[in-house]
Amino acid sequence: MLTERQLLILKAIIDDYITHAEPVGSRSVSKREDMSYSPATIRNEMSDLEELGFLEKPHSSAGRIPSQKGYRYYVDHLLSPQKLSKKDKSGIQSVFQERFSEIEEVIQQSAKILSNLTSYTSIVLGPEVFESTLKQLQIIPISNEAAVAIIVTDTGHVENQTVAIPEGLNTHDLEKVVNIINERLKGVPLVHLRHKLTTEIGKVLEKYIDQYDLMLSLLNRTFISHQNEKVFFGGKTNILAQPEFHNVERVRELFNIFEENALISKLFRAEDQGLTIKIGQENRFEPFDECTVITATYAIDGKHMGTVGILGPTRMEYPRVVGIMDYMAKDLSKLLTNRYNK
Amino acid sequence: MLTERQLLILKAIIDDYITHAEPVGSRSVSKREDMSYSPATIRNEMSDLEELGFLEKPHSSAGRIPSQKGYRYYVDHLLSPQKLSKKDKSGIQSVFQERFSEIEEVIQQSAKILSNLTSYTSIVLGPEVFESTLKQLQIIPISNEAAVAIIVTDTGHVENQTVAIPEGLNTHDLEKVVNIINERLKGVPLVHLRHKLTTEIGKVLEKYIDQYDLMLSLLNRTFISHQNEKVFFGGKTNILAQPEFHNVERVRELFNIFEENALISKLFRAEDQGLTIKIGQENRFEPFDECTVITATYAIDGKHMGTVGILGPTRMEYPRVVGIMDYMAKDLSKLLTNRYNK
DNA sequence: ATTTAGCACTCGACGTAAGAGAGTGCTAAC
DNA sequence: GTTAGCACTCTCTTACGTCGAGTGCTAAAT
Repeated sequence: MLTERQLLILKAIIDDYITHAEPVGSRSVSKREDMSYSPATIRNEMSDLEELGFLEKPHSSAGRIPSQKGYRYYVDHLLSPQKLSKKDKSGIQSVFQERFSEIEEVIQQSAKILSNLTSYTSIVLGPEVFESTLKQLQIIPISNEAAVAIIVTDTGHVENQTVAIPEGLNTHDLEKVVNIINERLKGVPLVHLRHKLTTEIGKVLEKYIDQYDLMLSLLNRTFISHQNEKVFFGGKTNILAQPEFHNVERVRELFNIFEENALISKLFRAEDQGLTIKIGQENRFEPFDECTVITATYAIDGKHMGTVGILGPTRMEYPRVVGIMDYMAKDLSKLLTNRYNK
Repeated sequence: MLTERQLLILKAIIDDYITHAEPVGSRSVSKREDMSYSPATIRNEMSDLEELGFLEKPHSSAGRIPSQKGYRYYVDHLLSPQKLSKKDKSGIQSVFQERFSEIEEVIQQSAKILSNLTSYTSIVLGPEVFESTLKQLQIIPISNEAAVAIIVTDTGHVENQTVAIPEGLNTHDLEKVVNIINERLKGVPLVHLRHKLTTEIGKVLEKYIDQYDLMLSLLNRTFISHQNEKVFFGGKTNILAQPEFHNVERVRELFNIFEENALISKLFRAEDQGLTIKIGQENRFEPFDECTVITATYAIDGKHMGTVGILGPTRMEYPRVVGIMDYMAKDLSKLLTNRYNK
């Protein structure tokens, strides 16, 4: 268990390192306003903190930097989220209230605000599709061989996919089927569509439609793979301003990762409701060993929808970011609930 | 006018610099197989070429590097496009033939191939919307206040936009209007839609519809601003492997530019049909002063559609890239014409 | 028993100097 | 016209010395 004084010193060192990105020496800690001990005393405590694993030394004659364990302790016990300034709050509000827009635009905007406010990179996972339900299906033939299938969800989101028309399919029947689907499957979550196709309305279709097999194969392809979440970035290049990324090889690696939506989605998907902080190796992903990922979930009317996330160096301005994220997630939830849940 | 020998030497130097990215000295030029002159002779010629502005020296005791003028001359007079290897060709073909897909997927794939083959960054501008025409319009109310407008084009592309429903608008009328539009404006290029709305069918609408003004405002918003081209990237990070970008500040600048689709679109939009090469400052854009942009246009059935482009260092493998681009643009045109022009 | 002053020591950062190496430009010989 | 030879130039690398921030230990002060 750490003593009161150790806590004070640990917090001082981390706060200092967060802002200056340089190893913190005993002298500069001692000089702080709320610090009434001499450098020598601090040195002794620092030595202890190092032995306990909360601090480390880049080399023997440098100051200390927080270890991953140090950050973890800081986050768990010493962190007090910063209240947002009125300016920040009104900044968020104003962007949201700008105009009526599709849910994805709102999300995209959120990512942008988040990165602007934090000056880190923000990553927002769009509403998870399995929560949204079918509003309307359209299949529009483009040529003799292809058609565009359009799915509109209750949130106003539009998915579209080009599908080949199986040879010999009667387009008249296709229309009929689309109508049946629109009548009977409205309100069904997208992820269940494929399943319902065979269970719920399978019999109906078989009765009305000659080429049931052909039709099914077409519809299956229409409903396939809408499970991939959209990923929205804000301030992709913000993180390059951090000294941690002053080497092009790393940058390259990072941006390659950014291109892999599936990976990003996996890394940022929140496991729990609420705010999560993953520091360094807690991300279980080697290129992020010196990064912290903070995620928060947003919801529509209490139903979990997606995740807003921030990627920054482990040396992140935790108080500020946590404050912002918290506010943001709640505000976003409120907004989305108001707009799309009536 | 340059002598035969000067041409030979200029070409040798540029070829060498392109592959090794280091100033080329007289000795290494002299050692080339096809070079039968001593370093001293070469030095004299190099000196002349420098005076003529085709070469420059990073410093007085280094070898020469090509100047922008040097590259320009090389490209205009010395360049012989590389024939693609069978492997490369079949690589391209196989990706294209993979499966039936929407035009945008084809374009995206093209960008990917292009960057893989060249190991530079590729940027492909999607089909310009003004060429594509209306296939079908749908307006689907989502709530009492909002609707999704969906425009399907003849190429199978889907545009969608959320619009607010003006207060007091009769949704029954809306349906009627959509029907009228689908009957009368099918085949009209998207960019003309707004115009036709008031001219062609204005009178019809006025006759049938009470709230003509409200309706018009909604439709206007539906048809607005589809002129922004989509931009597809391939190998965004490829260019970071170039020594020219071994400094993070530059990388940051570049990636910021990448985020600005409008700017990219402007920079890469081809002015003429066919292949264009812009070297360094010819791009008229300071961050690209040490980059070359090569663009080629693709077409459907002869109608200009969009641009494929490559961004690399001025020290680019011109023969290879030009060969690839040429093949690619033609192949893409052929493919698109076959698929979407029947 | 704590705390602190003092001091030797460590180690990276920075600046300077020396040497190597690649390349040039000029001159004179071929 | 071409080329060998050579002095010269400039960068790059390495080595070395110095500076300064910071530590850890010891002994004195509280």
